[in-house]
Amino acid sequence: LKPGCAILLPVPDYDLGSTLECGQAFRWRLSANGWEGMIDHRWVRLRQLPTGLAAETAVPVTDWNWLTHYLQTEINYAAMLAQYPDDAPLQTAFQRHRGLRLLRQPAWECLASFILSSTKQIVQIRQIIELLCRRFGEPVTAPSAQTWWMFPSAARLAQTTESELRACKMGFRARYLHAAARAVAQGELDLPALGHQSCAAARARLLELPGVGEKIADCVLLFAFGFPEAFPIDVWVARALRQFYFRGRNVSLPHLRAFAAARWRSGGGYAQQYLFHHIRHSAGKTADSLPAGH
DNA sequence: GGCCAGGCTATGG
DNA sequence: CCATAGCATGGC
Repeated sequence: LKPGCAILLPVPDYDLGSTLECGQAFRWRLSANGWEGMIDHRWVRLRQLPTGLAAETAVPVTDWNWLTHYLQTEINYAAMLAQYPDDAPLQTAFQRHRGLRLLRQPAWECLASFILSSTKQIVQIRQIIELLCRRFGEPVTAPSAQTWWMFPSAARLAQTTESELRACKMGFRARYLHAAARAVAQGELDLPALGHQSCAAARARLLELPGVGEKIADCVLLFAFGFPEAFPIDVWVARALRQFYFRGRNVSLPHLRAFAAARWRSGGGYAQQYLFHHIRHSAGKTADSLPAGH
């Protein structure tokens, strides 16, 4: 291990595997030596140890804030749990999946990834993103001499054609990704600025993008900007809400959104992620796309 | 082979 | 507000 390339973060209650595989981020891969992936321009390998999280980089690091920020290791986990005192379904999810965390991801990668996510299984989202990174991302060399690729910048994707993007098997989403890349590259959409606005204002701006509706906007608000009240509702979360809180009734999406906002308010983000993870792992799943080995 | 997937847009009640 | 077709692609 080269000097300056490793650190131990002594954080309890952190389930690294669940956190990296629960459908927030799409590029982490489990190897014999741990979870390997890219955080912005850096290659990283992470491992769960009894004493905390171990991280290894390819290039020496002096300031590790980028890593703790991404992993959100500084949050008060106990205080998060204490927000939902009488919520039986959530308490069950907390018990079964203790340590599941929300990440804080680079905004462009998050926006682009979730534009590509619509009506796709997680395994397919991963495949599309892998193709996209290999074709348009900057190469990075890992310690094993293996090549990784950075997530391609908006500027790079703005230079491509829609059909080049389609070649990455993203189908009708190519037009949406291309439009978002151009908006960011031309400065028409200032992603860093969105993080300093109110959640509602940032949401309204994201909703102006073609191919970005309420669900994808909420994913970016939660997973990139960290607005704690953001509550993305996909088919799984809708299923969980109807099953656990409406006796299986076919409640409409607008009604579910209003219900979640009123019930959980600023606890929505974590509630949503636990419900998503819980319903996907609960009995009855058959043909879904959970990662192998679970 | 049919159903479904971390949805959105357009159209018509 | 609600419901539905169409969209690309591929896992199961």
